[in-house]
Amino acid sequence: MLAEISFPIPLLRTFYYHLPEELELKAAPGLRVLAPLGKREAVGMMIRVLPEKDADLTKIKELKTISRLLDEEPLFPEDALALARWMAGRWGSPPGLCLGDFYAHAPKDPPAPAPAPQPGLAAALPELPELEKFTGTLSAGSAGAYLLRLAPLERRELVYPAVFSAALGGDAQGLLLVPDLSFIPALAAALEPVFPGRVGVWHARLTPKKRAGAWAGAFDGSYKVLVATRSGVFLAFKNLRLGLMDGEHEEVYRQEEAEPFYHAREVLLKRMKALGGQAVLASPCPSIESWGGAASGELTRFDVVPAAASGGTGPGVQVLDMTQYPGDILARPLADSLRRAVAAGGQALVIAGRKGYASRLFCANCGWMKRCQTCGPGMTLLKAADGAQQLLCRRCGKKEPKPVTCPKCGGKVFRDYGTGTQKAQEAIASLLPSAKIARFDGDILRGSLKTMRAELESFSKGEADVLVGTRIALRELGAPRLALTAFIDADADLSSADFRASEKAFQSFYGAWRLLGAKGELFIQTREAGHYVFSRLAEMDYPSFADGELAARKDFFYPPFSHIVKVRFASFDRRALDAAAAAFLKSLSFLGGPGDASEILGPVTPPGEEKRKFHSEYYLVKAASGSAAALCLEKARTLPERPGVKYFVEADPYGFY
DNA sequence: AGCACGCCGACT
DNA sequence: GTCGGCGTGCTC
Repeated sequence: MLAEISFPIPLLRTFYYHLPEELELKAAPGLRVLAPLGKREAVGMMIRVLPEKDADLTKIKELKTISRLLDEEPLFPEDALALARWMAGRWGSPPGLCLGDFYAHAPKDPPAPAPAPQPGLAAALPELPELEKFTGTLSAGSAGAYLLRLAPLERRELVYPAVFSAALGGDAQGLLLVPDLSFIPALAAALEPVFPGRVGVWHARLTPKKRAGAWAGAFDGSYKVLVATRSGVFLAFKNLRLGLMDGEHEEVYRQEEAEPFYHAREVLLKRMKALGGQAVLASPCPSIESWGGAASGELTRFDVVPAAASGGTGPGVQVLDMTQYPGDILARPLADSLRRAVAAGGQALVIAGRKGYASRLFCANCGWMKRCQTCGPGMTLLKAADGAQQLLCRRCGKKEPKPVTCPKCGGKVFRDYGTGTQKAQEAIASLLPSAKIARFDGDILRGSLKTMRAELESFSKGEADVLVGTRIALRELGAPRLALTAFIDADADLSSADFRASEKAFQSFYGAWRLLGAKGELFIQTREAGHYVFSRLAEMDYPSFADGELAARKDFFYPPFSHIVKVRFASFDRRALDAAAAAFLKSLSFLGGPGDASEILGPVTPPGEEKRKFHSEYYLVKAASGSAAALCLEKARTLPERPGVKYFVEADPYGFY
């Protein structure tokens, strides 16, 4: 007999091996094997057992033999093979890598059966009347997928323990996915009283020993709940019944840096469905995809609105039209409120668009803009402590001194555009000379963890009056009660051509708003005050906004109503590029038949690349169904190679321009 | 992805 | 003369 083996390598094919007679009875799909691969031994997974006559072995030089089986039983009670196959089609990654993510952390030797856990005494939970209907539904135990819309100030540390407690009877296990490592400790601590000694944590920075312990605890059922970041969606559980995703709208759930690409939200839904369990997507401002899922009935929506919070109107929102305050960094109403808030002993958070001083440097005379010579994009202006100015390329990190004269016209006067954290800090310092101002941006985040904690903590403790940061400060900041939050320049996000731009903008406004105390104020400075994002902002009425956004997505045939595939071609040879694009379009001729609303957009030349020697263009396919999208992906990925032409294929791209 | 082979530069 | 850079090719 033969065994067909999948390896976690970026190849599209599988491998045949001879299956020794003594293993024939034990062999089954879903078991890991150790097998010689090239000059080494590799761990793979058996996906099929077949008689030799069923395989085409003509092109194989040498049929090797399986070394040994690593498992007696499949690691997953559900069909991980089918899930991985679906992943591979959905995001166009090699199937072996997709499957590999499911067993990447499994130990080579089958873990010893765990001693029966000694359940401690579970503490009584505080009553949450607004949650009763939902927990009642979950405790009935039937399969289902839910969208849980949390109230803005809802304490997840109260809600989630109640949810898991209701859903996890008997030996049932739960998975709590969180967007960021920093959320794990508090949530694990909140679950601990409910499942004493049986709460595990999982994230990429675990030490090997802790990692092995967490993996085994999920696998053998000794952990009742695992609190995990994105990759936890692939953990093997003995009896996973509830998967809850916190902050489901967060983009970090999307794996885009390396193959296999996936979105943990979709994987979780698919997985819980395969298990016949329950999936809960939780967020105060759900993604429009999930909102659409609730509208179409794929998800059942529950709103958690505590009785106490439903009365008041909440903190106020002011959108400042910056065309009325030309040249100002801080518009008058914001400056006044800031001064008042700090004088009254309150704290303020100010969000600038970028780190550094300013995002662009222009010649005042001819408009020439400084670009990075190696990468192309405009360079950020930085100011050192001594006042010296420097330019920084944020893509390659190259630093250059500020030019003295314009290379184009010889002009000596420069203007900068866009307010970075440094410039905002400077403006606030001159407005409030005696205030203590802290800064928090990507530089600090990427620096030592210690400095970052120190900065944040000093602000939380009230040592600083104002925190100036970029967007990431919103996520890292715990739950302070602020008197004021402000966006210096909301336009950078809104003007992006990404169809998710408004959604993301609203979500970050919402994120800033929820940090405010009851009498707090949110300011948003924009030159596009008429933008529809702002129309629902005054009441912070997310459902209305999401309804409107969903309708717009439908009108323009964007997800969740279509599935997007982006294919980019790049070459120095114009004709070769055109030929590749033509072949691609031809392969898509199956699209657009009667009743198929699929569209192909393009070719689009990315801005700034029109006149270069190097050519690049892309197409966007808006496929009417998931299966059509998967077929497009496959066609694009299997296009014949052409000398000098590079292909970039992406399913469900975010932030395309 | 590993791992090996192979072909040019610079250093004991 | 060797060490070592990473381009290319293969893995049942």
